[in-house]
Amino acid sequence: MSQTIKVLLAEDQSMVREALAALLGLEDDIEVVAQVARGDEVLAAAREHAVDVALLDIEMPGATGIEAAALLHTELPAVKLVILTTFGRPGYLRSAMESGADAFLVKDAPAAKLAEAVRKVLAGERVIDPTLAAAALADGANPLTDREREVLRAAEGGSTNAELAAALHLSQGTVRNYLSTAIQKLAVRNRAEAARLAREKGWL
Amino acid sequence: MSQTIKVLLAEDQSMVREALAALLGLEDDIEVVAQVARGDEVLAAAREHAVDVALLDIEMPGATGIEAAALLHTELPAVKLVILTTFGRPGYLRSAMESGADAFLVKDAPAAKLAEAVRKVLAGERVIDPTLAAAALADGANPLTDREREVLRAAEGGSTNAELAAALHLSQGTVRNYLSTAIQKLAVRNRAEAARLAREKGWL
DNA sequence: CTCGTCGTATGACATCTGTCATCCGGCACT
DNA sequence: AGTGCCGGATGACAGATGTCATACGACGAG
Repeated sequence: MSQTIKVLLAEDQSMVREALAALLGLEDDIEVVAQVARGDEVLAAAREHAVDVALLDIEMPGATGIEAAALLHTELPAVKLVILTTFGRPGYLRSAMESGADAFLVKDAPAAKLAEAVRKVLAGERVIDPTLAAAALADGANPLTDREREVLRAAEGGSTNAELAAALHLSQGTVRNYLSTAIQKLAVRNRAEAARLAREKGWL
Repeated sequence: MSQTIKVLLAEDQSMVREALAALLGLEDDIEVVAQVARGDEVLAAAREHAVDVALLDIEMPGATGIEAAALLHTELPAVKLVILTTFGRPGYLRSAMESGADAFLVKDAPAAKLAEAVRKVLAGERVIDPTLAAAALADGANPLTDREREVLRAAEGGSTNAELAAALHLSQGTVRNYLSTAIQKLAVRNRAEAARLAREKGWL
């Protein structure tokens, strides 16, 4: 009785994207009507093909799946949003939910969960892994300020304080202060550990 | 006239693995007869199902796809080996080839390349991306010694020299010496950059 | 209007990191 | 027998990093 569900697939790795499309193509009530490889192509494609559900990977060039979700949520609020990601990072789940996502799946869940999630969000349900939800709640919100995040992100690659200062238009001392407070907030002992932990939590 | 090609799929992310299986299932001359999620389950499965081609992801628990390839190459030399990876790292390509792989594909290649590669390796051809091959040759071999690699790998997470020394049963000074020589060999300015570069090249 | 927080900055200090010279034993190649 | 590399170690030194106290203007919550 119902129409087939029109799905948009956003994922940058062609092989994975096309494989997921093949997988969803096996379901007779689901049709993948659009595929994009970049976050900044999501909105136009969703609009053009009048999709019911957008399936968004997080790590993408152009814009992240989370950013794309936020945009879709305000521009096309009827579109249901499923975030699909390699990394089950608590911070990702949190920001996905804040940007209006209806489902959050990790790629190491069984493939059957995917079609299931598509149907559930369309029925108005939300789909999230309870373990991950618990982790996200236990961690609390991202404790870093905007600047601390920026500096930490820039410091990940191993740049020196002088380079960071130049790149961010700050004094060297200020860079050190930000890194120092970030290190304390995260309860670690140096910038590398701070970066690792923040990355792992999905806070960068 | 020929039988269907029996393929083993090794990939840890269920959703991706099953999606790839769906993709290959669309080809009538190819049949996925076995799926595993760990590197150390590859050999047994390949043996049990008498597969023609093994499709191996690199990043897997238990053993990497490269290690699995090396094992298959000596134990079941008739099995053709296709390495499939997210990261087109020159060092990965080099070690894949050294361990007897017949094809090396990155996941952001078009999906059609996958079935194509399976058929080609079975016909005795080798399949590698020319750009990546050039990069691998240009980079030369891994310049790091075993110990340098170990120390660098351990240092990635941000551990201090004292922790590294304890973990590796070395003196602090020796740890610093290894890191120092690694830093010089890689022509970078600190351990973080050294780790980043070595990781990117596939040398860790 | 005041308090707290953020962004920014400085200076002083202690510790960690990276470099260098030098040493030893083992092992492979010539 | 000698040369060179690897694993391992020490000590000294310079420079980078992390901590702390302190300061100021902007801004939002109360």
